[in-house]
Formats: sequence, C-alpha cells, structure tokens
Amino acid sequence: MNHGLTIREVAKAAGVSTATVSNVLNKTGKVGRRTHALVLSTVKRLGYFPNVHARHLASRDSRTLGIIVSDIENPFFPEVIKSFEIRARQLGYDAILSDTNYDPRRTRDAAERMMEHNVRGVAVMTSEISLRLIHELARRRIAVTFLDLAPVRGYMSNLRIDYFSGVEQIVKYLYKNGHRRIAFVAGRPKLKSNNVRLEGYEKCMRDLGLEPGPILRGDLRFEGGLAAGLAIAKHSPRPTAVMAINDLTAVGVIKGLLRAGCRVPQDISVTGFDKTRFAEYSNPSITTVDIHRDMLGKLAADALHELSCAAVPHGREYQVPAELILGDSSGPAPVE
Amino acid sequence: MNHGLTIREVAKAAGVSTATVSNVLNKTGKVGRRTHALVLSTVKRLGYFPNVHARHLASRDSRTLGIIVSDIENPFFPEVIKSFEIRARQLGYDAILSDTNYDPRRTRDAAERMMEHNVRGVAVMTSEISLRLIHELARRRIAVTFLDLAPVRGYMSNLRIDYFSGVEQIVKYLYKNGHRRIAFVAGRPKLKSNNVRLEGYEKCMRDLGLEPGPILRGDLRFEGGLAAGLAIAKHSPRPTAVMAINDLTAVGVIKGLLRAGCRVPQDISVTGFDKTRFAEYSNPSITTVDIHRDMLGKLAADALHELSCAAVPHGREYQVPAELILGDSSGPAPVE
DNA sequence: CAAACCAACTTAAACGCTTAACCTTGTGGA
DNA sequence: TCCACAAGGTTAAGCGTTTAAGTTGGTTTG
Repeated sequence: MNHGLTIREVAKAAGVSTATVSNVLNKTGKVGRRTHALVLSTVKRLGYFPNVHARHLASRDSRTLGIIVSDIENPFFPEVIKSFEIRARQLGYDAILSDTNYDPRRTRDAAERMMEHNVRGVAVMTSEISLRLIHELARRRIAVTFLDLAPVRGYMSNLRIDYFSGVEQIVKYLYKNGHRRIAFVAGRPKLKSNNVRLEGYEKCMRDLGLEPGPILRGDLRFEGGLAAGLAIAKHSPRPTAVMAINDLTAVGVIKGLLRAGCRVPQDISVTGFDKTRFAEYSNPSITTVDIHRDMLGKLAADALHELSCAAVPHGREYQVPAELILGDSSGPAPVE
Repeated sequence: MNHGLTIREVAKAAGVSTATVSNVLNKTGKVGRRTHALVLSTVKRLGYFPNVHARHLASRDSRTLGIIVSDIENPFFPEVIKSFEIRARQLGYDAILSDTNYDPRRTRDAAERMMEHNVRGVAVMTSEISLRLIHELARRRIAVTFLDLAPVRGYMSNLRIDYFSGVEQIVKYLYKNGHRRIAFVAGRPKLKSNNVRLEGYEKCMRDLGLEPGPILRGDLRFEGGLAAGLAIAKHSPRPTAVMAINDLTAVGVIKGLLRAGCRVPQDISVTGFDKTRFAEYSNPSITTVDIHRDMLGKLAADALHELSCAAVPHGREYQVPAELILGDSSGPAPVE
C-alpha cells in the first residue's frame, strides 16, 4: 500500500545520512547551515513527509492527545472539539477524536483506541465512562481531564463549569423581572452536571423564599422540551417562567408553548443553557448562559499538556465561569 | 512516556512466542484452540493493547481513513462525520478527522497530516483544496472522494448530491402553491455546489415561464440571511416566497422578515436547504430539502474502501438523492 | 606541538509489531 | 515402514524513524 518515500531515499538524494535528515526535520540544531538548507530543499523537492507511525515508535512518544465526546451532533461539542484541536496543535500534539454516542460500550472502545494510540492524555467529555476504565488509564499513566466528574488525583484534572452561578444568575434575573412561579425542565438524572443545575435551581428558589416547581422531566433534546412545553401550558397555576436545562430543551419548550397558544415572552418567559447557536438563531432568540465552550477545549488541552509533562503530575481543578446572555425569550412577568 | 505492555511480555507470560500472540490477535487462524484461549486470557489478564503505531509500521498498512471538513461547527458536517466514522469502523478502519476552518493553509496542513498518517483514503469535504494537493495525494496512491468537486479518475471518486432535483422540487412546490415572485438568497459564488443550486433555480423558474429574481447575496450563515430578509421585506414588488441556499440562511431570512414586520408563512414563504436541525427546531419549522447527510458519510467510507482495495482502482460517481421536507415556513401565496 | 575540544557529521541499535520462512510433531495413505 | 502433509508452533528479518555513541577534521589552548 505504502508507496511513500522514506527518510533513506531523501538521505541518499541529498547525499547525507538518515540521522542528518532526521535532525534537520526535528530542528535539533545539530546540523550545519549548508547541509540544513540542502536537506530541506531535497525534502521539498521530493515531497517527503515523515511517517508518523515510525516516528512515534522510534521516539516512544506519540505526542498525541485524545478527546472523547458523547455526541458530535450535540451542538455542545463541536466548539469544544475545535478549540481542543487548535490548542493541541499549538502545543505540538496530534489530536484524535472519538464519539461514544452515549453508549458505554462505545466509550470502552474509545478508551481502548486511546490506549492503542498511546496518547499522552485524553479529555473525557462524557459521563458514560466506567471506573474500571479510568483506573486502566491511570495505570498506564495517561493524563486525563474530566468534565465535572472526578475528584482530581495524580494524573487527573477536572474542568468545573460554574453551573451554580449560571443558574443563580438566571433565577435572580427572573425574580427581578417579577417572576415568582418558575418551572424547571430537567435533563437526565444520571448526569451530575444536570443535577448540579437542578439543585442550584431549588436552592436559589428557596433562598428567595419561593417554592421550587413544577419540575418536569426532559431528555436534553428537542422532543423532551416540546412535551414539557405542552405540559406547562396546561399547568395550573401556570408558571410565568420556565428554566430549561439546555438550549435545545428551551427550543422545544418554546415550540410546545406556542403550539398550546402561549406567547413567548409575553405570557411566559423561557430560558436555556449553554449558549449554543440554537439560542441565537431561535425565534425568539433565547436567554441563556454562556459556559465558554471554547475555553473548555483549550483548557483541557492545556491541562493534559501540563499533566503529561510534569515530573510528578498533580491533578488540578480548573474553573470555567458562566455568564448570563439575554435574549428575546424572556421579559417581565405578566401582570395578574 | 510509554509504560505500556509489549507483545513480548504477553508472549512470555503465556509461554509462547510473539508470533503466536500476534496471530491470535489478528485472527489468522494459525493457532490451536487451547493456545488461542490461553493467549486471549493472558492478554485480558494483563490488560494488553497492541501499539497501533508499531502495528501499522510492521504491516505497512495504516488501515486508516481520513476525513477533511471545512468546519465541524457547521451543522452540515457532524452527521456526515459520524456516519463516516461508524462505517469506517465497520470496515475495520481507524478514522481521523481534520477541520480546515475554511482556510486553505489549514487545508494544506490537513492533507499533510493525512499523508503523515499514511491513510489509505481521505474524504475531502471542503472546497478549499488546491489542485497541487490533489495531485500529491494521487501520486501517493491515496484514494480520495470529493463532494461535488472533481471529475472521477483512477483514485478519485465523487459524491454527487442531486442539488438540481432538490431545487426543482422546491420551485415546483412553491409554484403549485400559487407563488410567482420567488426570491433567492445565494451563498458563496466560489462554491460549485452553491452555483448548481442558483443555476437550477434560474432554470426552473424560466421553465415555468417566471422571471428569476431578485437574487440576493448571502454567506451561508445566519448573518447573511438576516440582511437578506430585511432587504426582501422592503423589495417592491415584494416576493411571496424566498428560497434560501441553506437552512441557516433561511433562519436568518425568517428573522429578518419577522423583524421587518412580515409574517411567515402568511405573508412570505421561506424555504431552506440541507435539513439541518435548525430546520426542524426553528420557529416556524422550515420547509427544506434532505440531502441525506448520513448517507454521504457512509458512501464516502464505502467508496474509499472500494478504491483502496481494488487491484486497478476506478473512480466512480455516487449519486445522493434530494428529498423535499415540508415545514411550517411555507404555504399558499397570499391573495393579492 | 600535543592535548583537548568542538562542530558536523555517520553508524547502528533500538522502538513494538507482522510475517515469511523455517522447524516439529502427529496423522494417514501407499 | 516410510513419506507426504498438515497443524501448530518458533525464529528472525524487516517496517521507517530516532538517538546514543562513535568518527572526523579543524581549531583552540596550555
């Protein structure tokens, strides 16, 4: 299959040894100016690219970082992936991506792929990963970063999104706008990040002297939001505001409410979370919380780099702030 | 860095040769039942994973397929990528992804990465690739598939989306609903796929005895659609329908029209293209054309597999059908 | 002026795997 | 009984790099 040029052929064409070519390509500074230029031009002339596999094998360092996500189709992830890859490249790493589709079995496959590729570190952006797998990674001294999941340890760092602050900002904003009956559309009860938001909502409500609820089940998707929106429209007394666990759910909620004859935001205010493009492009645009997904990817890459380079690695916790973004889906509570 | 187990240690632990372990792992069928089981259990017990780099180097076959896309954040791509990776895995390939961010320089980087990884084939889903690069790939006998781009040749296949049929279906549908003044919001004039749609629109209009236009500039993004929507609202005589080059543009157009006081679809019908999630989740949901992105990814992987396996490779053209999907953004033309 | 050193190379031994070629049994047929 | 042959192994030679160790010739130093 491989009709590729090898370093040997380049060396021969330039009249030097393979070591010299290698040293030029790796910029070790051990090669004289003239030879350096000669090799470089030969490389260019022949169109030579070093074989990544041989390189990794010989240097016994893959210089690769992996990222495992739940679902590349979920608008949460592409931006994270992109900033992760960009940062990884800046730091001199190759990046590989695996998508688990929320499936624990495929999560296992993804983790195994990372081990096969001998990655220096892997950003785990899914919660379907088992403890066994995490230990396996640790045993191999592969650096790991999680998203709101694990406690930090030697080879593990954690990115903590300040969900609580985000939720708090929404609740206070709605309160200030006269809302007293604020419903919540939840996500998956198994996800810690979802529960943090739910509990934050409950706490904030109580702190303001309000009774939390109604709390509806969602599924992080459009469909769950739609069903919740239809249900809320019929709820009595009807809430004047709905906090959805994420933007997609908010889009569904709005659709459900509209279908049931409620106007948004005149009759009911709706808020989302995550600041995906849906929030911006929706009609009306959605009040949401920016959790800086671009920062997430970049931080993950930085964290992995740090862990994998440190002589004695020490996992850290990274904080990612949350920021309220006002849209047209929320406004003053209707007068009663 | 690499504290990983090697095949030698597994072989020693199982009391066999490395060749035997390799044969078991590669299911060559050259190993007896008892030994096979013994090796397998040893592998499992020690938690051994073969090093992908060594494997590829030794077998001089990367069994890797690459996919290059313009922008993973563009909702067009994630589904394509996902189906590509799934299919690649089914066929026994590893898949690597590169994102060019519409940047020719990064496209070059992406192509080089593919060569470094010695991929068997690469699906090029971006138009920012230079002829030079394409030749370079061909010279290396790397199979390539394009999206509506290149003529087929030895190592190159092409996926042709039937844009014309999609456009035709929309125009005829609008015509049947009484629309006679149908505007068009274009994309980037450099993209062939965009021009096919624009020309298809013009031809279909003329075939129905209608004058094409107005034709507005867009940018394939929300912003361009928004500007176009605002402009169309002021256009005189006002079109009764707007065809947007893609869904995101349609979302923008709708927003622009609404902002200018036009009701959709009562005053103006709007259609999109691509059937992204925006079409479904938008308010109102958008009449669009499904170009079966999942099929696109799968086909690309299949095509690459076929090309890279064939003794004498022969590029093919693959047709992907387009299908009209009705939404709430279109309806009968208003009576004048 | 020899010893020491340095810059600029080359040589060759890995890296962890696959695989062709080669052994060693045990079996069945002539 | 002997041979051919298969089944089930092992040995060892790569794959395309990197890199430690070695070589060379020229320059400085005591």
